Amino acid sequence: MIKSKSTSLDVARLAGVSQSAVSRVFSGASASKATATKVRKAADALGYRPNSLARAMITGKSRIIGLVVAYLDNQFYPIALERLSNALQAQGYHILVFMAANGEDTVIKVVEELIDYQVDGIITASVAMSSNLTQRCAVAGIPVVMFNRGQDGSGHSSITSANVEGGRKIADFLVAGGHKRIAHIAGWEGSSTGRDRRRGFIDGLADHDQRPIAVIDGMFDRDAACKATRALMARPVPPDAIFVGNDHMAFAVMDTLRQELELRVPQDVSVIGYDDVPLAAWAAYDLTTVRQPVNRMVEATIETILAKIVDPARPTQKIEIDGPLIVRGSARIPKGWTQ
Amino acid sequence: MIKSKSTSLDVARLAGVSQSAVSRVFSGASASKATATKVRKAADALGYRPNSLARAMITGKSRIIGLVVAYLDNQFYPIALERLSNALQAQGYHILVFMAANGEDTVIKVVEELIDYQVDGIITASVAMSSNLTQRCAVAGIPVVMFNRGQDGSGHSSITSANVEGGRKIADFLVAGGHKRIAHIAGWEGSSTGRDRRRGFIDGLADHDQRPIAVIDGMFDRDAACKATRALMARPVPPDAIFVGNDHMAFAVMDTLRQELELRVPQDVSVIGYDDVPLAAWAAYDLTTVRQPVNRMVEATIETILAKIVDPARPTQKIEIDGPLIVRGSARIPKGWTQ
DNA sequence: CTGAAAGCGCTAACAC
DNA sequence: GTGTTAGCGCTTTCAG
Repeated sequence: MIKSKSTSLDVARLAGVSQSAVSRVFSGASASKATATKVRKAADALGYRPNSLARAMITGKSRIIGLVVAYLDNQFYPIALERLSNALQAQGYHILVFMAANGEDTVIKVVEELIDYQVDGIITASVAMSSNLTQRCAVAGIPVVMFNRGQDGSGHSSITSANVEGGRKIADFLVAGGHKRIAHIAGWEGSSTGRDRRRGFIDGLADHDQRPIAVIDGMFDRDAACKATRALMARPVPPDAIFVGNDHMAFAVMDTLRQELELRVPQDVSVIGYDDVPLAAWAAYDLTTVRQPVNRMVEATIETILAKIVDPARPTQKIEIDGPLIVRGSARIPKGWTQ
Repeated sequence: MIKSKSTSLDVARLAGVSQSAVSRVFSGASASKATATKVRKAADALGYRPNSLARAMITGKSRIIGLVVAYLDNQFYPIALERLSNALQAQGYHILVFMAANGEDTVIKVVEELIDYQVDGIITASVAMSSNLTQRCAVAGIPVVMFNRGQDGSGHSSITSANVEGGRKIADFLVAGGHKRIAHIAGWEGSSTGRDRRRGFIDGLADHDQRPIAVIDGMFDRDAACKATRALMARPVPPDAIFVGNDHMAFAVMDTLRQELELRVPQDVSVIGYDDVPLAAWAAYDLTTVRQPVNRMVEATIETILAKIVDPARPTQKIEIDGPLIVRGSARIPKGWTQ
């Protein structure tokens, strides 16, 4: 029966070897089969496990990745977190989570604490970083990769889906569907994702000689999206289609349309979202949307950050991953639409 | 312009004091106003911040709490995680997240790694711990609190909602609504929450001289719940009401009922869930359910674990928090129902 | 109140 | 291969 925490020295004494021999066995350095067995046996007897903190201090590698995330109510993020955590775990890394409801101050505080913990890298999900902060991370030698948000000139790597393209795909689809009065409840104007989707969408409409009858910033927020929907439908000439900047808001738009305004989707109004979170596929919404390929985005994120941890000189990358339009039942399907 | 990471010794030299003086200033120990100012100034100039890992090693307190969670697709958990993280951050603690898809092996591995990181405490969300593991945590002196899951004789504290009572409330409501053929798609049989809700429900029905026409284990899983729904409705005498073990499954049940079987809820079948996740309130589902008061559960969890960190001798607690039945539109409302 | 000195538990040269 | 010897950056006695 094991009584209390033991150290490598305890193990060394029991095994009759030096303390460094124990260290070697556990850190995978060279050791003869004979000592390895002795050490393992002694360690098991004592319930010994190496102290990660001490190891981190010496090696300068904590094997902790800091994750800064703004909110978890949009299903896209918990899913990403789950995948990120699983993949990182498989590589022997762990995630220290920080919530940073958008607000420069919180982010600063959070990143400082992350630096204090000597994290090997930082992943930010839908959070922007000031250049001052960027500078701090650089000084601390901590690579940063931004997940689902780009920031030009930030000096950080970023992984996003092809948002501009995505916006275009939606414009094409809606126009092909014969819609003439198209509106857009956009993602937050302060985010690259929101801006890029909007830009692609407007450019795409322009290619067909159309322009949106209205564009409202939905702030990636449910309530704002509901309000925007009401405003849109109260216009003298209401839209016959709405592209909503992400699925999370699109659900709110559909709820408002169907429940409050008693309109049918897509017969009265077509609705399209962005993300393809699991909920979009559920029968209650059956939402047409552009898929952000979470798995591939997560893979790219991990690859990028781990590469930069191993080789800090590695240049910054901006990776964009293309995602398909997923056609479901919330928007009118153009005649003869195949792809 | 700051060039690279600096240590307390660098600060000490620049400030013209001893290294221990610097330590005192940053750890809040006694120091004269004069030295404090000198030290602060030098630290700012160098961009110095104390190394949390080194501090943790000395003090034996990492201020890291390990969180073990099985899945994040049920909205209840990300919300809890968000709240937990926020509250802990406010107290100067941080969360190291581990995913442990149910499976004893993963949990063991994960908890071992948590111990290696010298976490101050462990919170498990919907994850069970073997007595062997419990023993290990005890040896390492790490308090464990189980969130949303109880485990008798585990020696750990647990925070749950009043699941037995909740099950009863649902039975009362359904019977009052005049239902005569009530079925139950239960939460996973291997979980205390699933079992308690079922037991309360069955006991509650018995008080009205009824018994469920069928009980199927839905495993807290969407697909299993869909399958169970089909099986239930294919019976010669299908149910007129279904109590589903949590909201996450209830959504699947409603999707299957309405879309696939073309039945109306609640006119053809009443559906009741458990948890009251945000989605339950959205118009598309408008689900009647029992609320698990996340905020209060989180508060209790944090209070319990912090208290045990400060005073390890503190006795184990099993806290149950009562939650109300939230009446919405997915189940027939009994005539004259007030409360 | 402050500095000197002794480690926390471990890894990483360095000789043998 | 293996033991010996230095520390990693900090907190904490212990004198003064």
